[in-house]
Amino acid sequence: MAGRRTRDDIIDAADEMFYRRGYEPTSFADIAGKVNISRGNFYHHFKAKDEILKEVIQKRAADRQVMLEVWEREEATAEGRIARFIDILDMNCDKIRLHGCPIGTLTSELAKIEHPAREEAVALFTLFRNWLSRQFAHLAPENEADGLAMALLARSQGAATLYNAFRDDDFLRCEIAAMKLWLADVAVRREPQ
Amino acid sequence: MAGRRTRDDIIDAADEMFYRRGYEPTSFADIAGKVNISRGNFYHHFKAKDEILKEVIQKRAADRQVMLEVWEREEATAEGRIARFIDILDMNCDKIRLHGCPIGTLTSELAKIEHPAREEAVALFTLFRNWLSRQFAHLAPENEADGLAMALLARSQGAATLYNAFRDDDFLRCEIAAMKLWLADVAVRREPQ
DNA sequence: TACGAAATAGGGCGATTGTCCTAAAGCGTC
DNA sequence: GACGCTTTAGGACAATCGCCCTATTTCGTA
Repeated sequence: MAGRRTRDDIIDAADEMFYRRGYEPTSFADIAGKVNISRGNFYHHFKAKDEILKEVIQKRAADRQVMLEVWEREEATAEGRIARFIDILDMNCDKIRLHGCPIGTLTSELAKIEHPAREEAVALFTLFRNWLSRQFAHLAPENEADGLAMALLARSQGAATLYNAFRDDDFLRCEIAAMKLWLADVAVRREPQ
Repeated sequence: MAGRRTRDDIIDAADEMFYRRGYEPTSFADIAGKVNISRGNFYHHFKAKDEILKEVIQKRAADRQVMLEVWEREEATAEGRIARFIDILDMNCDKIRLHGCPIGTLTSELAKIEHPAREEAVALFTLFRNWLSRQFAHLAPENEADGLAMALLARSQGAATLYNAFRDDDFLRCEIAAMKLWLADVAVRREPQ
């Protein structure tokens, strides 16, 4: 079952290259070169390029799922958990600076080329949306939670896009601080109840 | 000088297709088919694909410049002018829904493929950034104007990205309303002085 | 040790990519 | 009407694309 490891190697390499260069500009030859296998061997593991994309998206979803679970284990408060989400921008700033948000850029690329896997990429957003929504339900009225989740998701997307464009560290730090302030404000407003 | 019109036709077609499908996925054949000229004729007007991209970016800059000047002519107050910027999301919602923000998506695509024209695409952002900054200087202390401009730019980018992903009209309307409220708040805070 | 399935290498498929070249057509000026 | 520049069409270029096929090697299991 050495083939299973090769398969995972392909997915890992594709994951990174789809992120760095984009789905369409990444060729089989690129991935094969990185994994050090022949191009022909590809089609023993995947029927088509689309299939690799689906696997990559699934892997990204699994990775994020694990991350969210870790946050829930490590952070006692909803505010702390949401803060961990905001901190992604800081933790991954080197990559975001060069290649943007892995989820946002993939989603918009797939939208442009009208790729059927677009919806599965959007599901990556939904993963965070629902998780954030559950967290905000602890800080605000339940009917406002999803709106707050979307607002924060949008704000982090905007910060990532502009950071990728201008590559200004001060801007990113400023946005992260503003998001944390906003989060604290949301949390405080709940307390009077 | 009929060739000048053909050249402009090429730029117009490329502009639209680079927006809808992206720069790399758009081929010369695609553009030629749309303009109804032969592929060979391309190289009489442009030396390479990169050159078309540069012209497209320049045209976008010129278009935006005109738009900003119209806003300055038509809107008496800084708040009104900034509101016009926010309204882009509403005016172009059909296109944003399908293809995202023309500036944001181009910038991140060029970043990924490490295209030398990336900086010129970022200049499109800078155009809005400086213009917004000048407007905010009327509503807030001068040293805060650029920060406010970047904050609004980021927020509109985030709204465009998530609207393109989820295609939820309610979300977009909600974000636009929130931005207008925020803008009014910024304007009001100035008044006590 | 022998067998059969899994895994791999490598070449080749037609189509398409950006680019270039050449010949012909269009057209303003004498 | 003849000239010369601009514009155009269309084919050909090598390279690359995703994809497929087949021969060979690897390797777990009987």
